[in-house]
Amino acid sequence: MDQSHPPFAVTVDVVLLTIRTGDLSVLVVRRGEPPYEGRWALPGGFVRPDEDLDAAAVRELREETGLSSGFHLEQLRTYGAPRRDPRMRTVTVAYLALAPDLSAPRAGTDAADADWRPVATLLAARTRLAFDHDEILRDALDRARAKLEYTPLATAFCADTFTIGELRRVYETVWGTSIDPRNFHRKASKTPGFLVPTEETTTRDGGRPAQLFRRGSLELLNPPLTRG
Amino acid sequence: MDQSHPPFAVTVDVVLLTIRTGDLSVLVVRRGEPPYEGRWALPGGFVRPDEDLDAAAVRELREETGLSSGFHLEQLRTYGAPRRDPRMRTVTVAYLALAPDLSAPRAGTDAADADWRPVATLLAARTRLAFDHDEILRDALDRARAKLEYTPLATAFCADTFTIGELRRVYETVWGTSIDPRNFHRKASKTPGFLVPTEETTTRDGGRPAQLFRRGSLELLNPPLTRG
DNA sequence: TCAAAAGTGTTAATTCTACACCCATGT
DNA sequence: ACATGGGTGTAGAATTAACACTTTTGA
Repeated sequence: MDQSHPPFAVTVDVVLLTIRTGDLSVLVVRRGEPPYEGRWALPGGFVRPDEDLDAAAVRELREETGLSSGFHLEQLRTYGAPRRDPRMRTVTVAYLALAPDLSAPRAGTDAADADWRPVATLLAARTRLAFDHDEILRDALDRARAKLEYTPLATAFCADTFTIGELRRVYETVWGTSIDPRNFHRKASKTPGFLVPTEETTTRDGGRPAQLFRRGSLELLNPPLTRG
Repeated sequence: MDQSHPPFAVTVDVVLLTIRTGDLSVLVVRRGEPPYEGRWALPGGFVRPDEDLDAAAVRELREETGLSSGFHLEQLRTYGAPRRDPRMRTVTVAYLALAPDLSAPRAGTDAADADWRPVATLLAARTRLAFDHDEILRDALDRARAKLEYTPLATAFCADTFTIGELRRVYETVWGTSIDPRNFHRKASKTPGFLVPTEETTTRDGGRPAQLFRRGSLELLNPPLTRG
């Protein structure tokens, strides 16, 4: 079984999704050096010699956004085609991250050349992302859509407290569908452990004041909130 | 973003699950050298310099079982804790494979020290697998269980043709539950695209002859066949 | 003839879907 | 007053879950 240990470079890349101005958007950075200089890419970088993979992903995220908490992060999958990086044999562990709209509180954004782009626009564009990042982005989108269905992950796109209407618009944005607000309200509010009610209400969405909720501690939605 | 490219070793490990004598079982190999010499481990090995990750997993599977087709294979996740391998910094890409009972047709099994062990026994045992393979096995079991629910993956445990009763016993074995045979029969046979009927029947399970089916080409089961 | 597993029928409970309708606010 | 989104009620359709019953084989 043993034979040799050819050296690989190992990187992490992060697909950070958020909802901005009604679009599901992803954070991309412009590459400042070859290969693919000047092209948009997913934020990422080399894993350090003593660093865990998850820790590397968290670090990259913090370096690009200033965020160190308040987001969801999970491993997506690993990409290692022999020539995916022209410089050397590189394997990248891709992560999927979901966060609320960070428009306002971006602090430590050292990368001036970082930007949010609507996912749909990027995937439809003829200009491709660097490396195999288009493929990674497509896989991330698939994963995010699938997980909304059977986990409470949609709340990761919402602020600390949110209304049921805001939560519904997350589903509508990510799936590109429309959902009956009344039935959705019933399902969401009656699923035990999904939403934790607060005492407060808000009128920020217009109309009648809506109750504010916090994320529950649920792991799985069974049955799913809405059938795809 | 760039800094240095510390060298990593990259391996693949395969969790090959099958159903043998009524137990969900996994293929393990006995390590012939340090570290963890003499301990059971998941089959796996180093990715070759010009080899794709998926190809490496297929190769390992073939080396251990002689199988080169007729199984399901998907990437599970990647494990890269800094000291998971005492020899060097090693990242392993774990794969989940599902196959029918291979008791009979094992051909090129070069590894004399390979064996099938019931998953439940392994996870309950105080003797641990090598490296972090216990964790990988647990994750694989979780994934397999979850995917049975919303994909037609259960058929991967069945032979080329199979009865609905055999398929039901797959679910019962993997989940450790019992399912009403009559309701299951209805759901399975009425889900379009799930099962392809053949002209043949069999009495190999005893009782009245049962119709034989082949896997359909369906990707997703919606709604799920059985709620967990 | 009996046991065993396949397969069909039926019914009550639950859940889904599509609405009608009222509520409480900002403008 | 009215537009806007929040929230509740309800009825028909569809699905689920539980179980009676018939069918076809091997022993």
